Amino acid sequence: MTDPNWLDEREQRAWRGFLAVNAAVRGRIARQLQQETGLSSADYAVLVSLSEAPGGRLRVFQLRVAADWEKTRLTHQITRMTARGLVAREPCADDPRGAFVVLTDAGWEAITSAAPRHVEHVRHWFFDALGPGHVDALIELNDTVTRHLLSTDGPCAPCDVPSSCDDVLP
Amino acid sequence: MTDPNWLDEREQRAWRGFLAVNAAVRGRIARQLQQETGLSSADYAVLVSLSEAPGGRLRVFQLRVAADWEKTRLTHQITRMTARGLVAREPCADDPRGAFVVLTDAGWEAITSAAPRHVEHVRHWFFDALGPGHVDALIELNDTVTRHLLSTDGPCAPCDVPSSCDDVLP
DNA sequence: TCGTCATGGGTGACGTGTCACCGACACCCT
DNA sequence: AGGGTGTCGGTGACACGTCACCCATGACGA
Repeated sequence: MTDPNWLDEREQRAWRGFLAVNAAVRGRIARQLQQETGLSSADYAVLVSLSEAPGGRLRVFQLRVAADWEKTRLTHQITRMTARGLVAREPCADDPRGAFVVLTDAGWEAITSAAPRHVEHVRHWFFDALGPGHVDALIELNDTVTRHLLSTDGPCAPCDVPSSCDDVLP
Repeated sequence: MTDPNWLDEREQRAWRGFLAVNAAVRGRIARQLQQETGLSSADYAVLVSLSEAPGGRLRVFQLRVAADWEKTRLTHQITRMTARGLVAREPCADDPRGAFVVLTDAGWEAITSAAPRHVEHVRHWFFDALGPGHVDALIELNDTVTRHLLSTDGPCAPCDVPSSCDDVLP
């Protein structure tokens, strides 16, 4: 890159806003969630993924793909959540080296009682500001970038599995 | 909230994508930046804010507002960056309890050599996917949400100063 | 049979972020 | 004087995330 072509005025605004707005919204919601329920955003993401899976159980690598997380991050997260009784590990019969993560009763209780509050916050901090056009535009933008990432992804994806990477939270 | 009004199909897609896309883009850029320059995204944000200030120096609280960070986070970040020689603390003559943060020579060197690579990454992972319409839509979306946050902000802003909160990175 | 490589999962150390709390100063009020 | 209250900044403990590395299982070819 000789003479790097810097972002122009509009690109700057778009990029900095992209970061700042996302951080601000996530931050506010995370703080309220933490205060009201004692759950971090990471906790919540794991609980949601599990609660949407049949039986509230998922192989570790499935959870990893669902959340698009790195391997170790998930391991540590599960360890901590296990210590708090929200989930439990179970051995896998089919694959001796595999493991399941299962929602405990406390885990179900936590997610079902947290979800309504969480939706409220998401509406309050985010959707209340948006018209239908905004939502459509956002979906279009997301899909565009996602396609680009999937097609570009060289050696850089966080979840090492280069397959169907979906998303995180409701 | 009796019978919480859950997000509908489109809202779900918009919200989950909002989180997932942002995390994915930030993650890829952060990893490359870290590998190539040894700087974290947080380091980079601080260096950028300082480099844009006259003399490369800013009061701590100004930096806090500029980055929209919590107080303690910034303190710790500055402590670490000071230990690595990227910035330095200086006492403030006007206000005995205040302090300046100043870019060192190593700090200037770090930011000027990192910035071109960073712009490349931002283009590669983000703007290369976008048309002009996307950029406009994103700016519109950002401004809308930002206005909403500023008007709504009850007791929840991260930087305790409820004034002009700007942004982070180029 | 042995090496090697890929996959599923984990550990420990260390850098990063947050929470609760503290110290210093200033201003105001009584 | 004495006591709030607000601002500017910091500390220490602890939770979270990442990096480098390890262990076990199984498939495959020499």
